[in-house]
Amino acid sequence: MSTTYEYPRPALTVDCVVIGRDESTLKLLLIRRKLDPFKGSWALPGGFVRVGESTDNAAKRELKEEAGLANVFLEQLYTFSSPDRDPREHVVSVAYYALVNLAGRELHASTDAEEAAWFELTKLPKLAFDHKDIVRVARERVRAKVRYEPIGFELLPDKFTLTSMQRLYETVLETPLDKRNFRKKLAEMDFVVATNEIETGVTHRPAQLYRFDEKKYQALQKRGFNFDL
Amino acid sequence: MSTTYEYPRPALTVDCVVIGRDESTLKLLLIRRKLDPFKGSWALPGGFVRVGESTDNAAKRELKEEAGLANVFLEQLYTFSSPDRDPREHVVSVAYYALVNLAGRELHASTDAEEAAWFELTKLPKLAFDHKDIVRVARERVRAKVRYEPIGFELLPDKFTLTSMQRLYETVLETPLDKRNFRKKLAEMDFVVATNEIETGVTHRPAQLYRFDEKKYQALQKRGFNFDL
DNA sequence: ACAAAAGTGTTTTCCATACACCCATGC
DNA sequence: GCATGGGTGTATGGAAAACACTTTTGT
Repeated sequence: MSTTYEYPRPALTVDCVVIGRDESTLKLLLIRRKLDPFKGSWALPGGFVRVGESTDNAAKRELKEEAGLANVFLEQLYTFSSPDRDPREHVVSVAYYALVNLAGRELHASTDAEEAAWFELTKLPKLAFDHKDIVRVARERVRAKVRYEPIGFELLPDKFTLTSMQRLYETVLETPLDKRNFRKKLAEMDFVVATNEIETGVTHRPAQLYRFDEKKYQALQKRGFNFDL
Repeated sequence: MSTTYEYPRPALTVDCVVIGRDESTLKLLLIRRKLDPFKGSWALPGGFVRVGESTDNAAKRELKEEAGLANVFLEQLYTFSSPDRDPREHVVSVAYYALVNLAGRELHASTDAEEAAWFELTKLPKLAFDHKDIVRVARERVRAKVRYEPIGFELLPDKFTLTSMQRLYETVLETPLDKRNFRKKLAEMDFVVATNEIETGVTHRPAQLYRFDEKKYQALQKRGFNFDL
C-alpha cells in the first residue's frame, strides 16, 4: 500500500503534553521510544494524523492508545513546523496539552506495550525531537490560563479541599498565595460548592471537601462572568 | 513530477487573517479565488506549505506573493483540521493573523494577478471553506491580546496621536473608553513617548504625535513589567 | 496536652472609574 | 469669534494585599 501525490507534503503528527497532579507536584507523561530516531529516548505521546481524522481526534486516539487515557481535558497548544525538528524528514506536529488528576488513576498499560511513565515536571530527562520546547510552551500556556479559566479543577479530584487547591495554584503559578485571600475569592465563586463530606485519613482536623459545579459555572459564564484568580 | 508515500497524508496549508486599520475602521484582506473549489468566492490569502519550509515562512511567503506584504506582524493563530473543511480532500490549515497599518500603504498587485481587496471587518462577504470560523477566532484573539500585549501599535503608523490610538482600542474592544483615563495609563508607560512633531492637515488644534519605543518596552518587559490596558 | 492543619475578619493601600472645563488652532 | 477636537486633575468606591489567632481533630 502506498499513495502518490503531485507535490511532496510534510508529514503531519500530533504530540500531547499530558500534565498530571499528584499531591502537590505536577507530572508529565512520557513514552520511551522503541524505534529510531531517538530510539530509547523519552518523548511525548503522539503519532501520525490519519487522513479523514481531525487533529483533535488524532490526539484523543493517541492518548487512548499510548496511555489508556480517555475523557480528559485536551486543548490545542501550538503547531511546530521547523523543517529540521525531525531528522528523517519534514514533520509538522500539532501539539496538544491535557490535564488529568492522577490521584487514584492507574497508568494503563499501553496497547502497543510501550513503556510509559510519569516524570516530575521539574525533573525531566532529555527529550526526543523538539519536545522540550513543546513542554515549555505548554507550561507557559497552563500558567497563563489557570488564572482566567477554571482549568485548575481538571487537575483536582471531584472532591477536593481548599488547601489542596491552593497548593496546586501555588505550584502552577510558582508563587505562594495568602490563605485567607485565596479562600475569600473562592467563597465568592458560587460554582465552588461545599459538599457535606470531609477529608479522611489525616492525622489532624479534617478539611471540608468542595466540588466544582460545572453547570453553575457555565450559567454564570453566559451572563458575562469571568473567572479570575 | 510526483511523490509517493507509504501512508496517505493530509495536505497542509496556511491561511492568513490580515487585519488592517484605516482611519478608525478595521479591514480584512481577501483574495478572490480563481480556481475551484469556491471559484469566484472571497477567501483568506494562503496556500500550500512546501516541504522544508516552516509554516511561519509559508505564511510570510504567501503574504508576499498574494498581497505584496512583507515585514508585518504575523503570529500563529490556530490549526484547523476538520476533514471536511475542504471538499476536495483532507486539508489541514495552520492559520495565522497579521496586523498592518493601512494608512499610506498601497495594496500591491498580487504577483499572480489575483484580485485582492480590503473589506470592512464588520461587512464581510461570504467566505470560502471555513474561513469565516478562522476570522472569528482571529478577532477573538486580537481582542483578548490587545489588552495585555502591545500589538495595537502594529496597526498604527509610526507616529500617531493619542486620540487615534484610543479610537483603535475602542474599535477593537467594541467599547467606549474614557479619554482621561486612557491617557493617564499611557502616560505611565514610558515606552509611549511624545515626538517633537504635531499632527498636520487638520482643521482644529493639532495633536501631539507619539511613537512606540520598542526597545524601552523590551527592557521593561524583561524586568517583569506587564502591558495592561 | 500537644502537634498539625483548618478556618476565619479587619485594616490599609492602591487602582479603576467617573466626571467637566479650558486651550489651541483653522476658518 | 466660533467650531472643533486637544489636553488636563480630582474625588470616590471597590478590590487586592497584608496580616495572626482560635478551633478541631488525632495521637
